Amino acid sequence: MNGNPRYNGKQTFEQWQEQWKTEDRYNFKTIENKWQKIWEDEKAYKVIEDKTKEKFYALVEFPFPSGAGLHVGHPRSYVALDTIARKKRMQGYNVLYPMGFDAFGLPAENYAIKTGVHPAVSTKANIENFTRQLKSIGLSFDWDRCIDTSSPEYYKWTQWMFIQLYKKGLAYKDKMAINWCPACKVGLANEEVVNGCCERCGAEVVRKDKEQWIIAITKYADRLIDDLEGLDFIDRVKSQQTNWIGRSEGAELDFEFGDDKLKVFTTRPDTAFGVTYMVLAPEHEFVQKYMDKFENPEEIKKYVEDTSKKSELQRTADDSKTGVELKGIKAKNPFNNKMIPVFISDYVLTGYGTGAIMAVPAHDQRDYDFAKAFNLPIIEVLQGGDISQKAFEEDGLHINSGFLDGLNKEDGMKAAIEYALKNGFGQAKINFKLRDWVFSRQRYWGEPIPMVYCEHCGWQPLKGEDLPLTLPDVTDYLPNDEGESPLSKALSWVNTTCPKCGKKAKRETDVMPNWAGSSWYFLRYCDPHNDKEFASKEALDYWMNVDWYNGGMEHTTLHLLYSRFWHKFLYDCGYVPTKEPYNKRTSHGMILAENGEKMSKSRGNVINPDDIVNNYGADTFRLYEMFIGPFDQVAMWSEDSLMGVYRFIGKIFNLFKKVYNIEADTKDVRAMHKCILEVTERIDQMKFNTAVSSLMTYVNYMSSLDKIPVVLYKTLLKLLSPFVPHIAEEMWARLGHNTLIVQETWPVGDKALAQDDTVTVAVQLCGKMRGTIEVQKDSSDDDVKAKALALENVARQIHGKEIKKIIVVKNRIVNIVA
RNA sequence: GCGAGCGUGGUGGAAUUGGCAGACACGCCAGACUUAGGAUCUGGUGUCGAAAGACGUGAGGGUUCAAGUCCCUCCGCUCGCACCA
Repeated sequence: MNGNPRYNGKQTFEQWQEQWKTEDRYNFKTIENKWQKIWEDEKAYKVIEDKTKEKFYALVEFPFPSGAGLHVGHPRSYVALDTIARKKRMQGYNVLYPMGFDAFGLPAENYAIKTGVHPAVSTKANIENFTRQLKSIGLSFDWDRCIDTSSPEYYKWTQWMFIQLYKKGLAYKDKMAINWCPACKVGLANEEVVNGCCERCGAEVVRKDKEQWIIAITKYADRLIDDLEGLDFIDRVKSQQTNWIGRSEGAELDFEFGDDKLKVFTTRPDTAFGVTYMVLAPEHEFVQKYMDKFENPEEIKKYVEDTSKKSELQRTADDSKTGVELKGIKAKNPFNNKMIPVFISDYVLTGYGTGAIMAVPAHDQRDYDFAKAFNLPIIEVLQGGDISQKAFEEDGLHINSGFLDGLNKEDGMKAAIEYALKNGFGQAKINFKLRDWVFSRQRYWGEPIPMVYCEHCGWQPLKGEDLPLTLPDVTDYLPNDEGESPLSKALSWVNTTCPKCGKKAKRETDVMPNWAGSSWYFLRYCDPHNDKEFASKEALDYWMNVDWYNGGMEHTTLHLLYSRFWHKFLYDCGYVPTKEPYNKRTSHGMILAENGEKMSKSRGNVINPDDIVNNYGADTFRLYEMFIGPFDQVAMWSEDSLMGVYRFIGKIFNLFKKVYNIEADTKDVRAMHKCILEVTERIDQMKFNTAVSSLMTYVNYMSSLDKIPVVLYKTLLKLLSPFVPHIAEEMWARLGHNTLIVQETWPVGDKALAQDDTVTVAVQLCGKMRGTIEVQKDSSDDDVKAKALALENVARQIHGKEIKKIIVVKNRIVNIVA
C-alpha cells in the first residue's frame, strides 16, 4: 500500500475497486500519513486572493506555544472551524483559514529564568512541536501564511501601530496606581486581575504607583458598546462586553466644600433632596489638601493608611461599612443649600466616577448601611418603599423634593439636570467601568516599546526606518524588586540618541503586554509576508472582515475587546476598510477530564492529543471532538465514547466492500438527501454532534443494504470529508477518482426527494398515545380520522363513549377527545 | 447580591421550536461467528408490571385537545460581574 492509490486509468473502475476490496482492515496510520503528505505536496489548502470567487475568512484563536504542547481543548475549536472551512471550500468559496503563534509571554520567560534557555530558543522549539501536532490532525491551514508574533518581521508592525497610537494621543505615559503582582513583579491590566489575584500566578495583587504607558481605550467605550449591535456575536459575549464596559448615564454635580467644588457622579441626580451626607474615597485629593483644616487629622490619617495597606481583595470582600468623618468642614447641597457632613470610607472607590459620592441612604442600600452604622439621617424622597427596613431602589414618585415633587424618575432626572445646568453646578454625564489599558510590562519577552526619553525633547517615538526595534540579547531575565524591566540592565541598548535632536537619550525599558501582538494578527494573515506595510490595501479589501471567529469565553473581556478597539483605531486612521474586525463570534465549551475535573498537570489527568492520534488516528480524534457534545457547552472526555467513533470509521471502511455500480432506488435517494440536508444545516449551526449522528444513521441505513449503490457511498464520503478528511480521501481514491475529495463540490440536498410519500401519524386518545397509522402524505382530515378511529386499540377504548372532538394536525398527529 | 444559562434513562446527549420523549452513541443483557482483533454480526435495553396497562423530562401549580418545550412559585447546578454611586 505504498504511494498514491489514485486511479491510473489502466483498469476498469470495477477492476480497480475489486482490487481494494481485498484489504480488510482499517489501517489509519498508513492512510493518514499518505494523505497528509499528498495535501502538503500538492498545497491543497494554499489560498490566494481570487476576485472571481467569493471569499470566506474563518479564524480560530492562535495558541500560545507553551512547553506542554497541544491540549485536547485546542482542537475543539480548530477542528470545528476546519470542518466549516472545508465545507465552505467545497461549496465554492475561496477560504482563508490561517494559523499562527502568539509567541510572546511570561511562561517562556519564566522558563528562561529557571533554565537559562533563551525564550527565543524555547519558543522556536515549542512552535515546531505545536506545528507538528497541528499537522498530525490534518487541519486545513494554509501554512504559508503562518505567523509568529515574536518575530521582528511581525512585531515591527506592532511597534509601528503603537507609534500611531502615540501620535494620535491614545498612548500616554502616566504615573498611576496600578495592579501590581508581587510574584510576577509585573503590572497588570484590570482585566488580568481575577478576584483580586493575578490571573496567571494567583498571587494577591497590590496597588503600586508606577509610571506606565497607558492606552486610552476608554475613548472608544461608547463605540465598543454601540457597534456590537449589528454583529452576529453570541449573546453571552455581547452582554459580557457590555457589562464589562459598564456604561451608566447620570450627572456630575458640584457641591461646595471649603474653597473648592467637590464633584460627584450620580445616576440619580433626581434624588439630590435625599442627600444627608457625602463620602470621599480615602485616596481623594481633598483629604490631603484640607488635612490641616480638619479637627481630627490623626484619626483620618490612620484610616487612610489602613485602607492603603489593604489589598484589593480584602477591600472588596468585606461589605460592612467603616469610615471617618472629616470634622470641621461641611459640604453644601446645591439643591437645597443644606450643610451636610462629609466622610471618607473605603466603599467609595477612587477609580470610578470622581472618587466621591453624594449619599442618599433612603434609596441606595450601601448608603443605607453606612447611615445606619453612623447614625445618620435617612430622608425618603421617593414613594413606594419601607425605608425603616431597607433602601428603596426602585422607581417612585418624588416627595420631600421641592420642585421635583410628584414627578416620576424620568421627568425627575430631566428636571434635576436642567436645574443644575441653569444654576451652573452640574450637567449630564456618562461614566464607564472600563479603565484605560495599562500597556507596560516590566519584563523581557515582549515587544520593546519603541519610545526614547530625551531630557530636552521628552518622549519621542522612533522613526519608521528604525523599526523594528529588536529585543537585545540578555543573560539575566530577572526583573528587580523595584519593578524595573530586565532590559534596564542592557545599558548599551538603553543608551541611545534622541530621534529628534540627536542628543543622548534613553530607551523605554518596559515591553508591551502579550495582548499587543494578538490585537491585530487577523490583519497580518491577509498579507503575512509584506515588508512595506502590515498588510496591503488590496489584501485587506479582499479578505476583511473575518467572517467567523471562534475562541474561548475567557477572552471576551481581554483579547476580544482589545482587538476590537485596536481595529477601530486603525479604521479611524484609514488603514483598514471596516470598523469592526469580526462579523460572527462563537465560543466553544471546555473539555474536562472523565471525572468532570479540569485537566491539569498537577492532577495528572491531561490527555495528550499525540496519544489519541497514535492509538486511534487523527480522523477518530477529530470526529470524537465533534461528537463529544454540544459545541458551546463543557464536555467530558470519555475514552469509551471515543471507541464508538473509531468503530464508526471502521464501518465506513468496511462498507466499501458492499459498494456496487448499481442504481439507487427511491428509498436510497430519500435517505441520502435527508442526510445531505441535515449535515449541511447542522454544520452551519455548529450542531456538530447531531451532524455526526445524521451520518451515523445514514451509515446504519447503508449497512442494512446487501448492495450499496455507489452514489450513496460517494455522497457519504463527501459529507464526511470535512470531519474525517483522511479516510474520505482514501476511499474516494479507491472508488477510482484521481481528484482530491477536499476539492470536490459539496452535494446539494433536495427537500422533495428527501420526503416520503406516506407519513406515520400518531394517534392520541384524550392526549394519550394509542398507536400510529400510515397515511398518504397530505391526506384529508376525514381520511385520517377514519383510519384513526379504525385502530383496534382506539376502537376498543372508545367503545360506548361519545366523541366530543377530533383534532387533526396534518402529517403529524390525531387527537380524539372522548 | 446582580446578570446569563442549564436541570431529560445506568452514562454522553437527541427532540422538526407546542404535536409519537429518549434519535445517535457509550454501557449492559442474550445469542451467533471467528483470521482472537481495543474484533465483528443479530436481537434486547426509561421505570413498574406476567400481560393489558400505568407512570415518566429537578419539585409543585397553571394554560392547552396536546407541555421537556409556554406562564407562576420553589429547589439545585454552571458561568460571568461583584461596594461601579
